Amino acid sequence: MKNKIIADMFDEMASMLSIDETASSRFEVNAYKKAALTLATLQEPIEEVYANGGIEALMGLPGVGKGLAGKIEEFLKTGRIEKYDLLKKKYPIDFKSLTLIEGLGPKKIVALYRALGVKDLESLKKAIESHKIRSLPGFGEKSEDVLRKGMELLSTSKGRMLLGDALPVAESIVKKLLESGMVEKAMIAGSTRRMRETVGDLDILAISKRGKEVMDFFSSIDDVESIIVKGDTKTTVWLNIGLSCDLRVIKPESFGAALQYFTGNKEHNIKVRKIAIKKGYKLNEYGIFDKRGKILPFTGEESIYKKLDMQYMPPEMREDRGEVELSLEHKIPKLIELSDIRGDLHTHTKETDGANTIEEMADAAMALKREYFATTNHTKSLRIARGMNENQFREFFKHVDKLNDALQGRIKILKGAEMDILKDGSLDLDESLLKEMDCVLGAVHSAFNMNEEEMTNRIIKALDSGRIHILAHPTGRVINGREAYPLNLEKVLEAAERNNVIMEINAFPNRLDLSDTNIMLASKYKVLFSIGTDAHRTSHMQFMRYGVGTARRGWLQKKRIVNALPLTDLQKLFSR
DNA sequence: GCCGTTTTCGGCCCGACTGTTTTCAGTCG
Repeated sequence: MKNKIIADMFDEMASMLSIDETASSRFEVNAYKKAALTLATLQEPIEEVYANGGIEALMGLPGVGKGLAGKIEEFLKTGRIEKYDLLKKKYPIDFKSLTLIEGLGPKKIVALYRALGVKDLESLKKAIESHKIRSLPGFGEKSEDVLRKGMELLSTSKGRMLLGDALPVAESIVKKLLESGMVEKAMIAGSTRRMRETVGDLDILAISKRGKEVMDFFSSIDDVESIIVKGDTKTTVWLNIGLSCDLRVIKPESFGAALQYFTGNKEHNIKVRKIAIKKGYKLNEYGIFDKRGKILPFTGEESIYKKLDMQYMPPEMREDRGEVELSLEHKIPKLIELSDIRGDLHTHTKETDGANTIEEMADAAMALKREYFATTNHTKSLRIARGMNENQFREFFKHVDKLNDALQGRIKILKGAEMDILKDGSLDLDESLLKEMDCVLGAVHSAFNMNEEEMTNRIIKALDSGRIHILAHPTGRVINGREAYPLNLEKVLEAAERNNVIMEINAFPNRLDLSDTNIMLASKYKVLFSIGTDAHRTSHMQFMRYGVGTARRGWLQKKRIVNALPLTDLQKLFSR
C-alpha cells in the first residue's frame, strides 16, 4: 500500500512550496496538504484505485484533480515524482521530522537551513547547542529556547494517548475548574469528546467573566507540569501524564459556537463553515453572523446546526465520513447509548488471569445496573493466563449455578468461555462442554505470525464449527502495542453472517477492536455486535463507555447490539 | 492546484498567541 508514502511526499511538497517562489499561491500549498490527507486516510490501497479506475478514479478522490492525479500516476509507474525530486534538490531537508517540533514550520525550517545548514533533527540539535540561532534575523534567545524545549518534548512525548487514559484526566480537570467557582460552565471538546480511540491533546472550554484568573488557576493545578502558552482566552499547558491541554475561556453567547467549532474534526468543520457561507452567514468559534456581521442570537450547539438547516449529530460522528450529507437530509440515525446497555458478555475472574472472584464481579455488575453478564475465562491452551480445562470449567460452573441461585434473579450470570481458536482453526474445548455453555467467545491469542490467507482460514474454520456465539477482538490489534494480525476481514464477516456469529467490539481501552472504521465495514454485513469490556477486574467493567463510544463512531444503532437486549431475548438468540 | 445549486474563473475557514518587531510574520488548531 503506497498511500502513506505518497501522502508524506505531498506533505513535504506542501512544506517546500510554501517557501518556494515557483508556487502559484498559498492555495496551491493547501491543495497538496488536502490531497495528502485524503491519501493518508484512504482505506483502499491507492494502487488498487488506480488499477481499477485509472486516472479518472484518482481524480474522483477529494482534493485530487488533474495535476495531482498525474503525480500519483507518475509515482505508481516510475516510483518517483519529478517535481518532488526538483524541490528536494533545492531543499534537502527532513521536513517530516522537523515539523513535528512545536513552533517550527516550513518557513523557519528553511531560514535555519539557509543560515546554519539545519536539515534534520541532528543538525538542529547542534545549532541549538552552539547558540547560533539566537542571533539570526527573526529569531531570538526565546525562540532558541522554544526549539530546545520542543526537541526535548519530542523525544519524551509518547505520541497519541489512549482515550481510556486521557478521558478521566480531562474529566478531573473539568471538575476542578467547576469547583474553583470561577467558571459558569466547563466542557471537554476535541477528539476526546468525539471518543476517538487515541487523543493527541485535550481541549477544554469554559464560560467565565474572569478569564485571566481562570487561566492563573488552570496553569497552577497539580496536573500541570509546564505552561506552553498563556493568554486571557487561550492557554496551553503540558500535563504530567505526558499530554498537552488547551483551555479556552468563552463568553456565554459564544459557547455553542465554540463547542461546535472545537469538537468536529477539521474536515467536518470546514464543510459546515462552507454551508454557512453558502447560506449567507459567517460561522466561527464566536458565533454565527449575518451578512452585516451581526451575531445571531444562538447559544446552543444544536441551534447552530438548526440555523444551517442541518440535523444535530452526536460528536462521535463528526469526522466527515458522510454525516454532514446525512444531516442535510435529516437522516442522522439514533445511535446506541450507554444507558441502552443491559449486560456485559466478556469478563474474567481470578480462576484464570482475572483479579476478582465471580462474587465480586457480580457485585460490580450490579452496581452498574447490569441485568446480566457472562463469565468468560480463558481456555487451557492459553497457559500464560492459566486457562482452564473442561473439568475446571465444570467445577467453576457448579459454583456459578449456586451463586445464581443465591442472587435470586437480581442479576443473571451467563456461563461462558473466551475459548482459544487454535492454530489450525480447531476449538480448545470439547463440544459437549461447549453445548452446556450459555455464551462462547472465540478468540485468537497465539501464532500471530501467519499470513493473511492462513489466519483468515483459521478463523473461518472456527466460525464454521457452529459452536461460537461471538468472535472476540476480531483483529487482535493492541493500540500503541501491536498491529492487527493479517486478516481478510470481509471474508471473516461473510463467515460470521452465514453462521450467525456476533462480532465483538472489545471495549478495553487499548483494544477497541473492532475499531470504528472496521465497524462501519462490518455493519454492511448482516451481523450483530456485542460490546464487551474484557474486564480482568471489577473496575474494568466501567470500560463499557469506550466500547459504546467506538460503536457510536461506527454509527451503530441499538438494534444491532446484542447486549442491549433483555436477557430472555438474548438467550433465545444464543440458543439458535 | 482544486472546484462548482453564484460552474470553467475566481475564489479557497479563520482567529489567537508568541516573538521579534514597532505593525507583523509564522505557527497552530
